Amino acid sequence: MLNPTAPQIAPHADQPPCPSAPCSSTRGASVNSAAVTPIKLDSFKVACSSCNLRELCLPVGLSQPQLTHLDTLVATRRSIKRGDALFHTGDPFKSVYAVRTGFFKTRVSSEDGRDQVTGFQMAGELLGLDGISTDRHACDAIALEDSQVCVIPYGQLEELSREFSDLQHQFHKIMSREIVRDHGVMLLLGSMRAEERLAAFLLNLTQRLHARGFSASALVLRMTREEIGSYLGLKLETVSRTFSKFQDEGLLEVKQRDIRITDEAGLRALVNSVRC
Amino acid sequence: MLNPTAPQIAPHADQPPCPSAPCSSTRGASVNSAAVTPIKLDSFKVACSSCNLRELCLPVGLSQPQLTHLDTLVATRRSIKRGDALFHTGDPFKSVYAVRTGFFKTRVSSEDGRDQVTGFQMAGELLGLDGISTDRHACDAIALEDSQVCVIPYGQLEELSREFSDLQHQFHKIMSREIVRDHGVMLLLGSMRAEERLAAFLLNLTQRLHARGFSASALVLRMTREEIGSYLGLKLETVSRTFSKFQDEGLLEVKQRDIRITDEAGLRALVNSVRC
DNA sequence: CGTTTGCTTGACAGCATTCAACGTTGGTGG
DNA sequence: CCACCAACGTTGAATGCTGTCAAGCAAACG
Repeated sequence: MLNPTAPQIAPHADQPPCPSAPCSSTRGASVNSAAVTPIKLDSFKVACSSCNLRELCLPVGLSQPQLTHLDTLVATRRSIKRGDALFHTGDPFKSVYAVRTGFFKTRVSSEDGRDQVTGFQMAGELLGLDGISTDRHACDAIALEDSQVCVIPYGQLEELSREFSDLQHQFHKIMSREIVRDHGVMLLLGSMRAEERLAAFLLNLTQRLHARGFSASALVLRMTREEIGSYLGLKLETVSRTFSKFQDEGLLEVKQRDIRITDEAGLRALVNSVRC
Repeated sequence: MLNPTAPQIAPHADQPPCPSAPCSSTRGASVNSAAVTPIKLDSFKVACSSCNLRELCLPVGLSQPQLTHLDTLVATRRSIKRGDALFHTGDPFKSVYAVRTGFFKTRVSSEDGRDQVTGFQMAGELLGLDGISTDRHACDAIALEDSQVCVIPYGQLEELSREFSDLQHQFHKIMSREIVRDHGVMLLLGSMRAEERLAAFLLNLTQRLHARGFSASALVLRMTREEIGSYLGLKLETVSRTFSKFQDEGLLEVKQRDIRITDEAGLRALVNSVRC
């Protein structure tokens, strides 16, 4: 349970294909995602049934005929440039979105201007579920790199899931998983110290990247120290210091946003260590 | 003691009838809830359609015929003694539960024994949504006073909500609201100081109690300082000290678990104050 | 090549935790 | 009925983790 944010998106894909890790990057270029979708997207027809993310995304477990119906639902994609918002707090809620390529953060703001990053979303993960509650979005979703999402009109999704119980159940599972994930983050924010938080964060990230075919030991952070800090309830200086400390202790090699985990067991031990 | 006639909450009822606050209590006795259900429950047939919580609970907005169908679904109640668990982490997930009377906490635990209270649930609120994700419950739900819940078999709920889109939508809204709530807690845990956290907590509690027909200014806490602390990411001593500080500043009158808010505007100002 | 943005590091301060002692409440049993 | 106990709550003093402020560096961008 200590892995606070561990949505097991592909429940039974423990050993997905695992290409070598991304090595270097220009900020803004979609490196992590590049391995998942190395070909130009627009050359594909929009279709869940032929999407290579279908085992990580909404369609998990659906049969071929069901997938065909889903294809009628997910008819459009939308591209979002790095730094742009997919939606803002207060925007009318009409659709949920599945990340196709790229990387997002979601954040909530308080009236006095503080904000809190509530999550980072990568390929196959859903965005916008917060909007169902009041018919308006309750957070901002910002692209951390040039990204593309599949637009899933919510009314049609409800309609289709009244027809197909598998889809209905899958959608409920995804919402429930989000709740469980959030509770894990609350545990992290409420009871862990800086080192534990960062270690848990890195392990969670690598686990999700691994499930998408990337190396479990090397990653390129798509977010700034400040964004990591906001997510983890720390200041950016503390994040930076903790990275340096991990490096000194031989747990990581840190070079700006390029991270290599050199002692995963050590990181894991940190997360599970009892306080004091 | 308290006005027995239907305290109800409609989503947009800003000024519900507001009986005076509960005054004194024996720990474990259901004082807050007593006003909502002053009559012996067991004398009622289990039926959403005649439940005075229907405007706060799953049935919100359903028509009379739909309510009748819901009655066939919610057929049983279950009583939980103070301190007992409604379910534990790992228990097979079969039902969600609506709090009928009483008060619960939910908590998650990490492998090393730390736990985090993830929420407090009062009459009309749903428990168990975390279980959908893996078919097993992902937290413990503990009664903080002798309580009663309505058992809602999940399979049947899915079935019925394929039939009635209003029910489907209402259920989705409830799950979405839980996600939004969790994000609010993350904001609290990630960026607020002790005073702000406690003030926000108290305002949230009184708001929910007020929606159930109780005073907006007086309340009896059903949980210990330690449980409050766990929820807010603070140690119990810090919670206690902050209560004392609020009292010194004239914001509250604190007498163990009896709280009277004497300066709500002051509390509200605290929550909205910019840090520094 | 200069400017902007992001990252690192140091010194210091402050808020919450830790440790400890004591007070209060409610339940139990003599 | 009262003494005693256990659980809960309050308060003080000291420690320490993280935040704050500041300076300098590195990388990206136009």
